This record gives sequence, structure tokens and C-alpha cells, in this order.
Amino acid sequence: MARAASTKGNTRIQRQKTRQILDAALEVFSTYGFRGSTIDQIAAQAGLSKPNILYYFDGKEAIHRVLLDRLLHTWLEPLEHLGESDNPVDEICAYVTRKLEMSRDYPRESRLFANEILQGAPNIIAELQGPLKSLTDEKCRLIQSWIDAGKIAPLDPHHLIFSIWSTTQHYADFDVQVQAVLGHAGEDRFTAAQTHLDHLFRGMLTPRLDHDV
Amino acid sequence: MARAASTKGNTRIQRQKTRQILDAALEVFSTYGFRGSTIDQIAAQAGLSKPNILYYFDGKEAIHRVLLDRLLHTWLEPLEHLGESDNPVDEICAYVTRKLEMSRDYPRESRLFANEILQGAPNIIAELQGPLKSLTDEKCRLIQSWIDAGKIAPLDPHHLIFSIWSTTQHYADFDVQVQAVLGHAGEDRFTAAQTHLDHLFRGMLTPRLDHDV
DNA sequence: AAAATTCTTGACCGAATGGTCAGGGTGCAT
DNA sequence: ATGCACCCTGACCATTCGGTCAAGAATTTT
Repeated sequence: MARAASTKGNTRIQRQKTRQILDAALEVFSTYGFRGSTIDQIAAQAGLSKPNILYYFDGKEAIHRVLLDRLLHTWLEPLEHLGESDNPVDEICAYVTRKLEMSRDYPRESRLFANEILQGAPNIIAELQGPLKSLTDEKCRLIQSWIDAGKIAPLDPHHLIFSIWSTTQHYADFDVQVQAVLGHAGEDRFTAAQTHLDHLFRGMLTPRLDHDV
Repeated sequence: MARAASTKGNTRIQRQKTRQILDAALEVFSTYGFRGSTIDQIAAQAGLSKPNILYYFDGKEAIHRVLLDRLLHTWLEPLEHLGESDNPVDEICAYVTRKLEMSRDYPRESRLFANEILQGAPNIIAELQGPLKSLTDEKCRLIQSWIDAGKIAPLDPHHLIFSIWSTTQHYADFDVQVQAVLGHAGEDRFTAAQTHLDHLFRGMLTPRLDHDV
């Protein structure tokens, strides 16, 4: 009985072809979004025939679902690592650096996520309201405790996290624009970005004495 | 002779229908991207028949092009207003506020832009490398002069602008995620965001005495 | 090496999509 | 009210798209 369905990587060939297809699909979906992508595009990208793609996956949507599932796991991980520390400013900056590295190393995943959110997150809205919200709320309580202890400047934890997400992912999602504006001088743009973001968040997080209230 | 082509708003009806179509198209394109949108969707959204849409525009691509043209003009405007000031910190923060207001008031335009960039900016790459780069470079020189005068903290002007763009547009492009994470408590999320971003950039821009080099 | 299983594809199908066109309807100036 | 330019649409067309299937090729098992 065929119908390999989702990720049943039993045989050698199954494992290889499944990975091959998912990699091609990530490339295509992250660029054109779900509705803008075609199975033929994925097949061409993977160097396989269309029916062959559909031999391993139960359809376009099934491929997309697998990619999104993997994505969410990868995406939440860095935030999970945000934990207690003697130096909260360094701890948060390390998170910023980690997120920026992910934008550099996994830009396609970042764009896939961006595409899904842009389109109203039809397939991951539940995960956003569930696991993502829970994890975020938890980390926000941690950040709030740092604020209460006077270890970092007082600011809204949720919006701080939004700022971290947006500034770091920008270098993956808007890479074309970044390159266009920086011109060819932007060779080491990730190094420059890292320095900049470290300054930005360090400057904002470090508590000030000239602050009343 | 028919073939109204692009924006030939001569008669009353032409003006009204053209606007109606562009509004509907903005709604659809900003959600599904160019390739993921169909003329039928735009027609349904506009309350018109498909052939009627094609009576006013020479095709799906023509509509998209008009929207992008208008967008770029709107998009560059706030940055153009960044100018000399006795208080550069306030000047930049005013720009941040202006950009955030645009995310609130024109989220569809923001998402249309994001979609285009995500897909590699096939239709506006020239504008990015031309007008956008020129304007950005010019404003970066202005910012650099403020830095040299010691009026704001030393940091990379280009990446500062990227941070402003990303943090503000995040509230339009990733609105679904923001809402999911904040829950129903996010009623006045734009007010909260405004306060937060003002803190963020003020904290970063204000020169510090405890800074060597 | 033969049998059983897994893998691959050309040909095909129904639905959706971008776009056309002839003909009829509508608004407007005279 | 009538002529004319402008406006609108049902029907239609070619192509693309997601997906199926039978039959053959490759691989593994016995």
C-alpha cells in the first residue's frame, strides 16, 4: 500500500526524497506564499516530477503543514532559552544575537513565517494564541521581575519582545530592501547589524539614574 | 474608443469605479500577494463583475503596478520630512511616531509593500536602488552630522533607520501575531506601542556621559 | 533469479484563472 | 427624444493548476 502521507521516512529513498521535497517547498513557499506557489514550481525546484511529489505528500497543503509545524518548533526555541541571569541586560542581548543569527542562517524559514502571518496566519493562528502566547507571557513575567528589581529600565515587556522580533527578522524578511539601500557596501551587514542592535537594546535596557517615577 | 487603461479618471463614473477597484485590489493584494490574488477576488471585493474590472484596467498586473506606484510615493514622504532641528532626538522620535501612525492608518499599504519585498521586490527593485537609496543616504548624512556634533549617541545611521522601519511596520505587517500574543488586552496597543517606541529610541539616541571613545 | 515491494512518470481530468468579445444597457448633450 | 459615447455583462476561450491513475522501472526481499 502506497500513500506515504506526511513524514513517514521509513526507507532510505523516502527519507532522501522527503527532505528534498521539503527543502524545495520551503524555497518556493517562502518566496511566493502558499497560494502563490504551485506544485510544478516545487517539483522543478526539487528536480522531480509532479506526480512524484504527490507520491510522497498528500497534496500541496500537506507539504505546507509539515513546513509550518517544523517552523514553529524552531521559532520558539531561542525564546525558551531566555532564563534567569545575574546580568539581565546581557541575557536579553544574547537573545537578540541568537535571533539575528537565525535571520542570517534561516532566512527562508523567517520569510515563510512572515508570509503566513501576513496572510492572516490561517494555519497557525491556534499555535500563536496557545503555545506562543503562553511562552511569551511567561518570559514577560521574567522580564517584569527584572524591572521590579531595578536591573533593567522600566518598559513594556511585550513590546520589548516585539521590538526584538521585528528588528532581527527584518534582516531576513526585508533583505532585498536592506541590500538595495546599503548597496554593495553591505557585505558584512550582519556584523554591522549585530553591533547596532546590541547598542540599541543595551542603551534602552540599561537603567538610568536620571529617571524619576 | 474604450480601453480606459491605467488611471484615466475623466468621467465621474471612471473616477468612482477606478477608486473602487483600486481599494478592493489593495485589500486582496495586501493579503494574498500578487500571485496569490485573483481578478475574481478583486471583483467580488469591489462588487463588480470581472469583465468590468478589465474594462478599467488592462489586466491584473496593471492594477498592481498602479498600487505600487502610489505606495512608493506615500511611503517615502515621512522620511522626506526629517530635517534640521534644534533637538534631533525629538525630530527622530517624531519620525518614529509618524511611521507608527502610518502602520495604524494604512496597514494594507504596509502589507502590500511587505509582500512585494518578501517576493524579491520584482516590480520596485529599481525604485529601491534609486529614489529610496538616495533619500536614505541623504538622511543618513544628516543623522551623521548630528552624531558628529554630539547631539545624539553614535550609531550606524542606516541601521538606525532599519530599526525604525521594522519596529513600526511590525504593528501593521504582524498585526495578527501581535493581537494573538497580547490577547484582548491589546485594545490600545497602538498607544502602548507609541510609548514603548518613544522610550526605545529616546533611550538609544540620547548621548551618554559614561561613554568613552 | 524470481517474486514482492517500492518508486516513477506520461497521459489525463475537472476546476480555476487571466483574459476576450459581441451585443445590449446607461447616461448625457443637444 | 434621440443620437452617441460610455458602460456593463454573459458566454466563451486558452492556459494553468491541483490531483489521479495505470503501467512500467527500480529496488529490496526471498
